[in-house]
Amino acid sequence: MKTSKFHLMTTRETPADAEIASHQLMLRSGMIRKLTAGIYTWTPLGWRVLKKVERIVREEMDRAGYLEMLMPAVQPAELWIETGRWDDFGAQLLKINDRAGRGYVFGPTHEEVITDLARNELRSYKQLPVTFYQIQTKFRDEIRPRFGVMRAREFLMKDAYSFHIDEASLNETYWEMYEVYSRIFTRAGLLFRAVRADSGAIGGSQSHEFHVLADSGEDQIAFSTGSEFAANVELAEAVAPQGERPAPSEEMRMVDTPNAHTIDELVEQFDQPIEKTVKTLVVEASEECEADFVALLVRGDHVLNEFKAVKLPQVANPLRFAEDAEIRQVMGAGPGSLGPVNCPVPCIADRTVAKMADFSAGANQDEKHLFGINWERDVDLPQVADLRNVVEGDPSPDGEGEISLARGVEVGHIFQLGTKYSESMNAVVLGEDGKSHTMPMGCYGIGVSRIVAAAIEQNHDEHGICWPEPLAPFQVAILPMNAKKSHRVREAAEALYQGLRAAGVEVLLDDRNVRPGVMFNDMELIGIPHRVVIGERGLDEGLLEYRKRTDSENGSIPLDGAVEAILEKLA
RNA sequence: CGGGGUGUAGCUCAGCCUGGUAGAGCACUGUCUUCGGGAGGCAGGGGCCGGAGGUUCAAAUCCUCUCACCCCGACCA
Repeated sequence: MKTSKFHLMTTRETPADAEIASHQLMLRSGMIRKLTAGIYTWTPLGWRVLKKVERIVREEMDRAGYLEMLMPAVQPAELWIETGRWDDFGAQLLKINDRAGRGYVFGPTHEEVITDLARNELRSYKQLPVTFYQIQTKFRDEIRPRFGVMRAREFLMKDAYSFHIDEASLNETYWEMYEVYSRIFTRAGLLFRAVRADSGAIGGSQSHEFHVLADSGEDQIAFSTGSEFAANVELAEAVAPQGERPAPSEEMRMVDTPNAHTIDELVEQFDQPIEKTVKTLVVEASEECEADFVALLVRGDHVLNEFKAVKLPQVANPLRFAEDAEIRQVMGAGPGSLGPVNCPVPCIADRTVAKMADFSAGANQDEKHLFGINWERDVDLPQVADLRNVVEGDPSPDGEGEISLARGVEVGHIFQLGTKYSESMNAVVLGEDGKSHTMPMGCYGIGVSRIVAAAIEQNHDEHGICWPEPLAPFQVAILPMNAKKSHRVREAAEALYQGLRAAGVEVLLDDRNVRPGVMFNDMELIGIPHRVVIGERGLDEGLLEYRKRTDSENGSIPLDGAVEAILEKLA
C-alpha cells in the first residue's frame, strides 16, 4: 500500500473528549471516528488491525474444532421473555419495535438464540459435546460509555457456546477453552493474566476472566507473589491476619466526637490509627433475616466488597445501603456514629475486624464514639465473614505469598453456565440411558474490538502506538527522503516496496510529497513496527537506514539483499 | 438515574459578561520557495454560531424550551 492511495488521516491535536492513551491514539492515528456516543466507525487503518485480531481468534477457535456460524443481531422479544431476561437484563438491553409494534432486542449476547437452535437441532448425546461460535457486532446500552472502543455501546465480540451431556464434559471443554484463550492472547503479543472471577448474575460454578495488564484498566486484579493464585478483586478471598487476637490493653471509654462523622475525621482529630478503627455499614436485610437491616463491620481503611456481601444469606440482593432516615430510626443515631456495641440490628464482622483489639467505633449515640473496644469483654463477637476487598500485602488465600494488585482490561471471560438456559428453554437430548438430559452449557466471550484498545493501552509511548507485530496494520514502513528530487531514492524505494510485497510483507510506502518530519511522526503515531528510511546519503554507501519502532537508535541494512535482511527482522 | 460542563469552519478554540450581522491556529485548494524530525510567502474555498420559540430596530451574544455530547457520582457511615 502507498500512503497516496490509502486514506491516512492523522491529526496533530488530541481530540478534546479522549481521556486515555488508547482512545486518544486511535483518534489521532485515524483508526476510528465517532458517530455518536459509544458508537464508532472503523476506518481502513483501524479495520486492518481489527481484522488481525479477528483472524487470530478465528484461527485458534477453528483449530480447536469449534464451529463458526452467524446468528441474527436482531432477536424476537419472546425468547428473552422466555428466559426472564427481557426484564432481568436491565436498561442495557436495547429494545426495539417493528412497524407492527412487535418487540425485538438488538442482541447484547446470544444465549437465547443459540439455545433455541440447540433445542431444535440437537437430539442425541452422540451429537455432543459441540461448541458453536460467531464473531459479530453486539449492542449493550451502557450506562456510561467511555474510553472510545474500550467501553463502547456497539462493539465486536466473539461469543462461543458449548453444549454437553453432563457437567464433566462441560468442565473438560471449559478448561480446553481456557487454553485456547491463552493461546489467542499470547499470539496477539499481549501481556495478560487469567483470573478467577465472579460468575455474577449469569450463574454457574466456574468462571475466569482474561485481563490485558495496563495501568488504566477498569478492573483490579489480585495475584499472589508466591503462587499461581490470581482472582478479580471482586472475588479474591480476604484473609485475616495470622495469629490470635491481641489481648485487651485499654479500657473502653466513651468520647465526645462532635465533628467526627467520617473515619478520616476521626483519625485526624483523635489521633487514632486508621487500623484501629471500625466502620459500620447498614444495609437492607434479606427476607430470611429476622431484622430489617444488618450492620456490616469492616476496618476503617478497608472497603466493603458488595459481591461478597450479597452472598450472605442475611443480606438483601441486590445490595442496598440504608438511607440516613432509616439508619436514624433503627440505630438511634445518625451515620457516622454507628458501631457494634449496643447495636440494635444483627452485626456481621469482617474476618480482620474479628482479630482487632482496642479499636474504636461509633457508640450508636449521636456525636459519640467508643475507644478501646474489645471483643468478648465489651461486646459479643458477632458472626464473622469475608466482607472486604483484598489489599496489597494481604496473605494469599492459598497460604503462599502475599497479595499484589494490578489493573487490567477484561478482554475475555469464560463461564460454566450449567443448565440455566437449557432448563428454562427446555433444551434436552436423549442420553445413552434413553432418558432426557438437560444439556449443561458453557459460554465464552472475547471483546475483539476491546482487544485493539487494550493492546494500545499496553503498547504505546510519547510518539504513538507501538503495535505488537501480530496486530500491526502494516509490518514495514518505507520512508523515502526527498524523493521528489532524487530519482535514485525514488527508484530504490519502489524496488524495495515491490520486493517486500512479492515476499508477502504488508508494507506501507510513504510516497506523499511531505517533509521528512511529517513522515517520521505519522509512521510512529500509527505504530508500524519496522521502518526503513531511504536517502541519498545512505545510497552512496550502499546502505538503508533501519529502525524498529521500539528501538531508540538507528541501524542499517545493506541495499543489496535488503528484502532478505528485512525478512530476517520480521522473523 | 443524580450532579456539573460544553455545543461557533474537518480539528483545537477565541468572540458571549457589555447585542451592531463571524475570527485565529492547524487541516484543505492553487502557486512559489524550502526539503533528514510536524517549513515559509502569496492567493483562495469552507460556518442558517446544535435546534425551536421569545425579547429587540438589531441576537453567536439576553430569556425560555429542547436536542446532542463530555465529565463526575451511584463505597457513604
